[in-house]
Amino acid sequence: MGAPDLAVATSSPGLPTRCSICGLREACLTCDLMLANPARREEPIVNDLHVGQGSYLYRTGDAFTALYTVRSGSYKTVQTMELGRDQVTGFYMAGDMLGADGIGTELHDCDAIALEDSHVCVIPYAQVLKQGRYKRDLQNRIQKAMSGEIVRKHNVMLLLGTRRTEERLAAFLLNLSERFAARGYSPTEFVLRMTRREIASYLGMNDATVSRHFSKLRSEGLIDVQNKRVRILDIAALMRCVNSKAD
Amino acid sequence: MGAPDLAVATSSPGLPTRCSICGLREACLTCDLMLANPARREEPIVNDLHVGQGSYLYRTGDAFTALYTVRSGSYKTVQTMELGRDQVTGFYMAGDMLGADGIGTELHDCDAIALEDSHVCVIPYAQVLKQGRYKRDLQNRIQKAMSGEIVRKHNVMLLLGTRRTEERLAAFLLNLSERFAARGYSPTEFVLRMTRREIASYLGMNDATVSRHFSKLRSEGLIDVQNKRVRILDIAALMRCVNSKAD
DNA sequence: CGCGGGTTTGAGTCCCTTCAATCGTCGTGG
DNA sequence: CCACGACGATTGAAGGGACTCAAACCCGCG
Repeated sequence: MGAPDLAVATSSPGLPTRCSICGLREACLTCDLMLANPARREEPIVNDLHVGQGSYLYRTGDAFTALYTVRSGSYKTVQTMELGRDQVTGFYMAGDMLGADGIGTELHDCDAIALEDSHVCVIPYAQVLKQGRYKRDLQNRIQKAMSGEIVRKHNVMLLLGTRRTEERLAAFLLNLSERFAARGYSPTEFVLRMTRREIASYLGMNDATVSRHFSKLRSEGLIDVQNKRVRILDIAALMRCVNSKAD
Repeated sequence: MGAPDLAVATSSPGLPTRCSICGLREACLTCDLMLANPARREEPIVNDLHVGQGSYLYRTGDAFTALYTVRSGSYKTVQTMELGRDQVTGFYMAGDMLGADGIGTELHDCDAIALEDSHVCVIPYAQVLKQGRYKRDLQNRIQKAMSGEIVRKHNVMLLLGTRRTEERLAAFLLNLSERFAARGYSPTEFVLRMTRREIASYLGMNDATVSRHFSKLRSEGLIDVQNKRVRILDIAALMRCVNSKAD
């Protein structure tokens, strides 16, 4: 039933077990470390931790001990508030780093939950802090990843602060498209791993509003969407849609 | 006319010129570096760069060369969009680090503008990357600062995504209150360095709405506000206000 | 086949924006 | 000292976008 050639950013059947043959090498922090130091087997780096769908990689308040890179599957991070009003603060897919929120306080300040069965590399932070020639590049890589996360948060804030709901959804789809493309998947046809409610939470709107705008974009011929399956029909129009208000 | 004892987080008349007598020592990255290594005069660290009100510390697209810590005064960062819809993405005061947005791409992705006459320390990033025993703690400090920034962005996203305008404004005031308190100023009485429009942009609303809610909070007796001067009369009620909807 | 969760869609309401006018404040110059 | 202008802040009226509540629908699954 599922088209086998469709980009879904899900686990590939045979997972690479060594970094040297890992497709994420360019984006993966762990691989940097392993490759730069192939002999150091004593380093307790776990490069294939399995996390089942719906399971927590870490929870708010957990002691921070490690950074993670997504090898396969995808995650959401959820900020929990006292009174039950949560919000999805990020979606993460293969190659993305997770866990940096905990470095500052040494406590995680959000939940990281697998949207599907997934695998991660675990990078114990104590190892990162140890000095060594080969770690210099790793430090740099981590800082770049954190900087990138700050920039991405800026952009989400921009989205939440200045755009109306339809524009946010369009921007969200374009962002997903880019990220799929960067990972070698089709930028125009993909499967959403998150629910409408999770999208709504991330974009600061009601899930009914998400549905409405999906329908609207479809009726306008910009996208084709049925349930989690999305096909972008008119990227240019979608990009125009993001800026619709400021013409 | 202006109460001289009012906390304004502005430049003190006599600026400390050495880190050893700098009041920000606890929070300041530069001071860590200098103190850990007082003899290294060849390190090109500028610890008293003056930036006039309205001047740019850096602009979007500038090459990233250094991190900055605010010694006195305050800053805003502004994300610029293609079509003129900007947004304030952060306010920074004494002790805060600026510039981490540029580490990833080696280009700054926002403007940093002084809200008042200010002084910053400049930490050339090339120096940071050089290895050395005494740099280890600095690296750690920078990563903690970046992690803290990610957490703060999370919270702003939470604000923008889940709270109505009045709650956002209340949360904003409480956040300022905390930050002033952390710097030794009064948590209940302070002067805003930013305009209504800048607050509105940061909180993702209209400046008219900011004014309206300031008036509303005043009429309810939670705060006293005239122009930039704010006095918090009922912190507990203000905190309740943040969660007003989820009871 | 019935169940449950997620999705879509409708109707009504309200919060917030938009547009605009007024007011207050501050700096400048007559 | 006050008039003046510029800019920010406040406030009003009107309109609309998004939420709320709720019902119907769809789909996967036991």
